[in-house]
Amino acid sequence: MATRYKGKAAEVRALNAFINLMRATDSVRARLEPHLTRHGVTPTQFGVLEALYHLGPMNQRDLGRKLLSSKGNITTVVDNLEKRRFVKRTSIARDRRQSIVRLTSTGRRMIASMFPKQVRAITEDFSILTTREQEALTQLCKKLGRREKKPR
Amino acid sequence: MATRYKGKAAEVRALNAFINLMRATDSVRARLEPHLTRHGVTPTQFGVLEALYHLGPMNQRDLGRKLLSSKGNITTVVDNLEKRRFVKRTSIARDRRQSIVRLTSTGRRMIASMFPKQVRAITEDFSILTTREQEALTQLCKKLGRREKKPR
DNA sequence: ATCGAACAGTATCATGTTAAACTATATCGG
DNA sequence: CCGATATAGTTTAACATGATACTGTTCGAT
Repeated sequence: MATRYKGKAAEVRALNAFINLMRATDSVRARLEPHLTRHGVTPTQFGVLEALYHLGPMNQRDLGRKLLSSKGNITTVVDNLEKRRFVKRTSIARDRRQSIVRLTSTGRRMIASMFPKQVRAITEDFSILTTREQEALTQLCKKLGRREKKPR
Repeated sequence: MATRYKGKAAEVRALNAFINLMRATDSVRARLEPHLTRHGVTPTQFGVLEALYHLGPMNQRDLGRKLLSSKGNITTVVDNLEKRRFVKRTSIARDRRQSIVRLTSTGRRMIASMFPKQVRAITEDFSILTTREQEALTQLCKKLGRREKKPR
């Protein structure tokens, strides 16, 4: 039963890693979310603002890739950000299918003030791990996060 | 500027760990979800079925704790599972506030057939990591996933 | 024994999420 | 040039999710 046992042990090991990975992520997210919602911004909205802030204006397809989110969802999130005047959609002549999403000055002020706070909150949260541990976690996650399939 | 640099390095390190943790989790979830949705069951519904299957009937409060989900959300998910006849709510005389959620025979058949497949899929997905790496990831995540606050 | 606090669950609202069908536009092969 | 195909974005339906306010029910302290 060496094979059988080996199979089982491998399953237990993988299952443990899986469960703890999911729980740790949910836990970190739950702890960090209040920092964002206190400013009235959801995590996904923060993601969009942050991408536009650091990478510049881009179309929704690129936003979707960046945030690993479906295009339908990006439409929704950009809609909500536009309602709040944090971003605006603009068009380009050379391709009328696309809309380029840009930060408004209000949106820029918001993300510029939030981003450093978020970084501090993350740093604080991860300080429960040593430098080595953080680096090890990064490497393991990189290996596990090999990239996706297509549609998005 | 030793202090300043140290601060920045710590932030970069934590941020890297954070981003890769989030991406790895999203990535794993995206790869595993098709195994469930192919059976017409969402990940949360699977979580409820799995809890009832391995731990027996329980009330919604305990389901919420088990799945780290709000009680309002548990109502919704149990509603949807009840519509599909996978679970049913029953009441107990000694406390009329509670409803005990139980698997129906249909629900039991469903989870009994799905669970082993899901375990195999997880094992397969995590096989990109060595045994050691899986164990290391488990430990790091345990440390990071220190438990929550109250409401739920 | 009663009243007020705690508790289980529900309803509602806003947001996020995917999938699939759809619209409009662009591109490519012949 | 033109028709097939691909692409960017929107819409819709179904589900998830947390917060908040609400309804009943139970329990505990006086």
